[in-house]
Amino acid sequence: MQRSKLETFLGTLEKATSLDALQQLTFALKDLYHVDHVVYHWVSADGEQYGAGTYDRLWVQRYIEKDYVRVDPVVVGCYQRFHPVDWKRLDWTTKTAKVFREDAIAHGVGNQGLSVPIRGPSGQFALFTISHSCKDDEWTSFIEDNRRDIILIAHYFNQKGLELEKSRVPAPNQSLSPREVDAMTFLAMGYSRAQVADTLAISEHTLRVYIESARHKLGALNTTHAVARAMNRGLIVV
Amino acid sequence: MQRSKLETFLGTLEKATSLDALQQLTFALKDLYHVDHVVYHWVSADGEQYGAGTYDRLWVQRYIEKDYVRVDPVVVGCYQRFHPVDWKRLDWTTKTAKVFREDAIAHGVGNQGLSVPIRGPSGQFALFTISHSCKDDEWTSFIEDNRRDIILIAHYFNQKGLELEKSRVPAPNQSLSPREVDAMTFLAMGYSRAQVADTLAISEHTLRVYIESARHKLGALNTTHAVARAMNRGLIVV
DNA sequence: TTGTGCCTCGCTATTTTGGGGGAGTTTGAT
DNA sequence: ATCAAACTCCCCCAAAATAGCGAGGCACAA
Repeated sequence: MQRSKLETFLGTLEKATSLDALQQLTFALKDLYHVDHVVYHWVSADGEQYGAGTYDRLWVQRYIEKDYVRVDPVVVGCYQRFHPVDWKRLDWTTKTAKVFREDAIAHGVGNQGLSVPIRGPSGQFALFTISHSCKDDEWTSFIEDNRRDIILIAHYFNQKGLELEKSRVPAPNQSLSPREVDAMTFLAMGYSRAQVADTLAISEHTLRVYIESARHKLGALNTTHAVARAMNRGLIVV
Repeated sequence: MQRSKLETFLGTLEKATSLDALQQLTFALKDLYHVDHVVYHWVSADGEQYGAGTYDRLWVQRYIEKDYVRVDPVVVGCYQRFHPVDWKRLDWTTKTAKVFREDAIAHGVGNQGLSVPIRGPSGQFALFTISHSCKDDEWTSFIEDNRRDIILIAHYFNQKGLELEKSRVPAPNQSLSPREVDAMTFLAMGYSRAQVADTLAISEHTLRVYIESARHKLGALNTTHAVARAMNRGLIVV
């Protein structure tokens, strides 16, 4: 029964082809699991933020205006954790957090919540949240029953989100030669040019050629930039 | 039926308290799903690697000795993706990949596999892999049936792994101050010190203080290293 | 055969970083 | 109220990285 509810939803999700569709699906999910809110919110590699969810428009706008993303204990907490986080376990004691919480509840965000942090390559970060307004024990038993469903949904939601995002930004995936990869890798490990040249047993002059050609391929302004881009594109592993 | 198999396993996993126990559980899993191998392998924030799995000891040793982690298309591919990857979809055409594959199969690694990449805060990266030796269509139907189970198991396995790792290395999760984050971010974007100082509207001398303190906090040898670490640990998003 | 890309080595001059000092204000938390 | 941490500014000088020129050999593909 639970299983088929999940299956049905994942089947629908599979067919989504736009961000609007994702938005619709958060509403479907909210009804399916009888909770107040379902929100999916992510930060792409270039730092842009996207969101899909059932929160009130006014709240979303207020959240952005007040730059609550830097205050919200849910976001701050999830950035530092791996596993899904029950809002109860977060630190709501600071002054800013208290103010935020009051404001959030006033705008219809539930007092209970579970947020699943998800990370992708190149620093993508996503948060899938279910929130509700109810007593503690009621919420605990809901979570116990649905935790696994929620994890899976978060996972597939994010997969779909990344897929849709990727289609709008086609990546020009220029690759590096083996020596260039070596060079970038050691530089990312903090070696100086002299040390890298020594490690690779080549002259420093040769090394410089690699660094410069890597810089050109990556369209980077300097070594640090090149290393950052190589890491972002998954070309080197440090 | 499927569901209860999964439930039972997750219950057992929950009780694991050591890396040895995780190792045992990979064998249990392999029998439970009737596959050749189950491997969990992760890289902690400081770059150390751990593993638990059913692979032959000789193969693991060889893998480390030959630094196959930089060649293995599974690892390279998963670093760049978010979703679980069927080995068939990876790029096995390069010369080094072909050599690696032959060596792997000779050591009993299956010809089929599914790997789930998982990322944690502070740059942890884990890979949960199921491999098997069989025909393509047989594998495809196995994956279709068990994909969701595998994702959940990967998730819980990783949660347990991080938990066990944390107990051995109390994370010095040094965070950066807002200005330090700003500095690192612009440096990662290729700006020179002068440009960053200009952008942040502070003197270059002040900027240097931030860069140096960020370097110290991150235990980095130079600016490039500091930026690489900040990116790896998810402290900056570029 | 004639590219094209990769690997290797060289020079000089200029710009950018790094390491060592010190000193004051503002802000937030206990 | 007090204390720590963050933010801001200044000096000097050595070390390292960058930019602009070169060159030749090797392998693989059109």
